[in-house]
Amino acid sequence: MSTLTPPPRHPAGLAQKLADSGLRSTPQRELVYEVLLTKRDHPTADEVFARVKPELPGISLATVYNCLETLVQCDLVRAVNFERGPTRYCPNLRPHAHFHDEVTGQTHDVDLPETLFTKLKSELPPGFDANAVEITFRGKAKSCAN
Amino acid sequence: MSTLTPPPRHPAGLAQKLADSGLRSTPQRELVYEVLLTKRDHPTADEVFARVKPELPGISLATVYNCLETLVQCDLVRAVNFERGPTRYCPNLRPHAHFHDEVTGQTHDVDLPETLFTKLKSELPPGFDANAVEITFRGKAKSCAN
DNA sequence: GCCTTCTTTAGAATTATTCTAATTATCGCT
DNA sequence: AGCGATAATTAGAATAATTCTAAAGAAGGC
Repeated sequence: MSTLTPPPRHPAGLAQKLADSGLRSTPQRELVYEVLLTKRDHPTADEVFARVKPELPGISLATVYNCLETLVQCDLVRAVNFERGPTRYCPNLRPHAHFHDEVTGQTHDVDLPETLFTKLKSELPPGFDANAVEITFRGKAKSCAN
Repeated sequence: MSTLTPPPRHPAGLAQKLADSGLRSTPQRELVYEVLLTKRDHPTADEVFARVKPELPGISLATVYNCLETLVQCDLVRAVNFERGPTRYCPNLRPHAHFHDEVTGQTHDVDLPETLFTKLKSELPPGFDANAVEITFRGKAKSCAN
């Protein structure tokens, strides 16, 4: 029987993006990324750790931190910080804002037109050159389709 | 000689705003607030502590945290969080955004037209009701007037 | 197959913040 | 002025989030 390469359950882009930065694709990195893609609720490092552990019981929290940091470096994931509290991770790379529900504590992605981000940057006084804009809303979401 | 009330060096609003919330005006609260108003570089609690200590050597870090939290509760100060790292404090109450200079690490206030904030909120999908928007730019500021 | 480099790991260390219990200050009342 | 109730501050311990360190484990190139 010939050796079979198991089909990759993880997005094709990952290995490539990592390689672009001279980094290797590892089971840990793949799984952490997969977990982020699967449940997009902006988990903390601890939460990612909990979700990853059943699949890869030997993994350590430090590794989860390492992997997350690596994914951020490779532009596969964004780190977001709301008020005090742990950093959260978001695999949505399209330009979008975050809506932080003050009641449930949940964070929702809100797609906004690219033009809005451009417009915002254009409002900056001369001398300021922004390469990123972050927008965070805070309030109540009475989800119609709940 | 009659007892003289020393002229308050701190903004008149403070005592009033505190009273509105059933809180007292204390030397610690006044000084912490004054320090924030004097150097508006978005200091951390530790930095505020360092600035306050020469004036009030007995003050404790816990008190600085308490005072800052109190000021935030009274809507005299805003707490801002950029990426990981300690919370920073900002006494600018006008609607504004923050520009985080990636080179120097400094944070600048950027006044934006109120209309922009309104417009942003109106872009939210139905069901989302925001009572606050935070905008953070990230990039390089080649300050013309430096 | 060996050497180098990259990665992961466990645990210690660091940093930021909050909590706790005791002390001190202030306010209103008499 | 004196007293009791409440509010605020304090020092230090406790917690939470993250980073660091040093050692062990994997992978790739020759």
